[in-house]
Amino acid sequence: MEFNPGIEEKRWKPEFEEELIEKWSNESWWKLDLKNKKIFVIDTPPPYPAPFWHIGAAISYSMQDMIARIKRMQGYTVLYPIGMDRNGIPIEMYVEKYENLDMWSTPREEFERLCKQHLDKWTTNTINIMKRLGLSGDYTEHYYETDSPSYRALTQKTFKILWEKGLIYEAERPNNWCPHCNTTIADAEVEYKEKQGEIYHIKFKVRETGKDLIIATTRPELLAGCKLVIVHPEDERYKELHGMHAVVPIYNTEVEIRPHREADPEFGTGAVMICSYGDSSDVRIFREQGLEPVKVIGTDNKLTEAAGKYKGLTPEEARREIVKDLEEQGLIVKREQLTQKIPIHDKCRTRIEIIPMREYYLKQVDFKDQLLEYASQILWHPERYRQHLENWINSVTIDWPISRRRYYGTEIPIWKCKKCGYIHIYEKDDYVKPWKQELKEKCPKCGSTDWEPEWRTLDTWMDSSITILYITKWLRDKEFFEKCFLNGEKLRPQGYEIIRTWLYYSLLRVGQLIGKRAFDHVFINGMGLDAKGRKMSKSLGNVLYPEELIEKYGADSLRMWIGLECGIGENYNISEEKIRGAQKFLVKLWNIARFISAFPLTDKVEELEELDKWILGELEELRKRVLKNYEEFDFHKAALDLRSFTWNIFASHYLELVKRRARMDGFNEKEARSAWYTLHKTLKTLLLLLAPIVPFITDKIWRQLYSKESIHKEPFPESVIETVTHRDITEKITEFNSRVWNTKKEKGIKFYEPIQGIEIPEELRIFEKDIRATHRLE
RNA sequence: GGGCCCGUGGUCUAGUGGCUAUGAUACCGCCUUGACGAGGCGGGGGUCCUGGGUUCAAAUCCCAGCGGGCCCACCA
Repeated sequence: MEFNPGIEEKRWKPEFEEELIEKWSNESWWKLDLKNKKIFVIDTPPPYPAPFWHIGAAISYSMQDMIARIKRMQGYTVLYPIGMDRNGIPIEMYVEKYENLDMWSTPREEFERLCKQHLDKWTTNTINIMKRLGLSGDYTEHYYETDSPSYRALTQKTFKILWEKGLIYEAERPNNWCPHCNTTIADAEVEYKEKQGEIYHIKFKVRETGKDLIIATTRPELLAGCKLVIVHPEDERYKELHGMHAVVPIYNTEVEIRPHREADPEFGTGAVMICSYGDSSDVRIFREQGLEPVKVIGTDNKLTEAAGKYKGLTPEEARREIVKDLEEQGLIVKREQLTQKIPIHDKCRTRIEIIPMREYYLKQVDFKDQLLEYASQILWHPERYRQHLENWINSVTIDWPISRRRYYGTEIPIWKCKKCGYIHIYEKDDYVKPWKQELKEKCPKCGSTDWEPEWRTLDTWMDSSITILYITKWLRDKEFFEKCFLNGEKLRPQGYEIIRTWLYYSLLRVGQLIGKRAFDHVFINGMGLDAKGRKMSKSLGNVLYPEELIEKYGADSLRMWIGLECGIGENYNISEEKIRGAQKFLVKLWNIARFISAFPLTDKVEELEELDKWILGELEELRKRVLKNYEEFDFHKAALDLRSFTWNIFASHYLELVKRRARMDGFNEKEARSAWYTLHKTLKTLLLLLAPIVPFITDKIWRQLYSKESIHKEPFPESVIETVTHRDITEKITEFNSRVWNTKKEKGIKFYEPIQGIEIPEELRIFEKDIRATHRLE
């Protein structure tokens, strides 16, 4: 029989992928089909558009796509919207830098226009990479942007609903203040950074005894805000001072000395000054002890009147000055270096200050028990990340400040009566910018028409925490919402670094708004590191770009590598060498298909040869294992298993043993037909099993050999053989083949030449004819 | 300070009590070029982080430590 393959191209080419993307865009298998009752919803993280899309993100999104494809094969229709998160500080910072301007001195409308313009540019770039990766999401009908009027309208609507439920309130409280961004931020946006600092031991006088009391502090510029000194209750050195008073140097105010557990006798001098506000423990002690705070640092990042002669200096300048003055008066007894952890803003890395501010708050402390219950009901992939969420929920102690003093975000939809303070909330359903719109009606309380429009925006997590409600059209399409949210199976895929923000806030907000758990599944992906396990950064020069890797190796090589290398929930090291290695599997798969394509497509066979029963049995076991792993979204295990079967068992052993029979080289047609059937059955099944991971090559082969239509319309394969036999024999077969090849090699006999004197082991006798023909045993 | 995860040849990885520790990748040698820009055969390369314990038997279970990563927390 001549070798006359149905697949002519000798090699898989990444260019085929681009043809398929074109084809897919004109097909509908990836679209949501509301006639299907089984709906699976993927609440894809909308990426923040940026000049370069991080390779780690590209990898995470590929994993999400694998889930979408698995679910479609299992008979679901999938709501898989592609969205873009476009609100917030990063774009504002970029525009300030790129356009070389200051946000505060730019007209707001002009500034918004610039933000949009830059966002649009990057949005296109990110979407192109997503398409090139083969993400089977919806880029048209269900595409969304969080800064669109319809999205922002929904965010505003939720503000109104929660306000009316009494869950949002306005209050003046100590808040995290970012002096660089000029705004309040939430605890979830605070990170800590190690910094070398200095601690000063300062002499206070005890009023009652006239003796010195030495206090250690890293922030002497806050002396003006000092309202209390605490010592540990059991600290013998200070026991007689309880209830006495300390005189604060420079300001000469007197503050009480109280025993308190939080003073650590081992640290510094054991006596601590409590100021408004050095850190969050100060805040807590002020509240607990009922102290009246003094605003020492203002929102302009300068010391206030309360600081006396240091007014107008920044905290750093003031610290230098105060230290100088104290030294001149001989009040500093010691200075030491120490490493401290200082709180910084996660977006701009600036040190935050704690300043009392009037802001809007969303209640969250009361919801902790409910959220813990949600956390326990969710199916986690992998399970261990449940703990991360629980830890965060348990650490929440104060409500969420949601107002931000920024421009590019969703406006808080209110006007305040200048006369009586009455708050008017925008009552319509569309998107409103109060700072651009005059309110004409009379205040229902005092009759005034003099309104102060709210200029502030909402924390961007207020927008992004309701993506699941937006994509399921809550309040916009009742039937759609019922089908997708209420009856659908909902998945949240995301990275572990945003569990305390995106996941936490989503569960909180959806719970408050509709009293339901936002998700059924949470899938956590790890982070992409470089080949040596280091974070990628421009300064290290180890950044990889997804578009370059795709260009070189194709999306399927990258995706196969993801399958082979990335354990569920684990961080992974990205190495180009390994991606090249993954490409070899695609070459192998292509060649297997090309080889099989030379034999007639045979759908039925009356009787299977024993060897064929063996490989189909192995295939059936593989199919079951892959199904189980796919159900847990573990394509890593599935990919390893599939490669190992395809390459090491099917290609290396079965294909070799069946070649002559398939070519009718010493076999009759009935025997050959059994081989043809088995070859095609196995290839088809392997293509189907691999399709979620490598959607391009599998579809290309499928369309060439088996159908005019896409492989991605096919359901997950049914069992391939009724009864599995010969399972225990695989190892014996591979060992025997290796032994023969080895012996021939030692004796200098070519593989296709005959050899004498090799006995077929008893348990392999059932395959005798195939074995003899393959190895030409005589 | 608390919690979680991880530690297997250069690199990545399988293996959760039982043959001489799996496979990939990279490297070296030989052979082959009739599905294979590849394939076959072979090779070097491992204190399975360390130490102790349980057991007839430990990479695997237990304890302690070391190293790496992450999260939380008030060290002024």
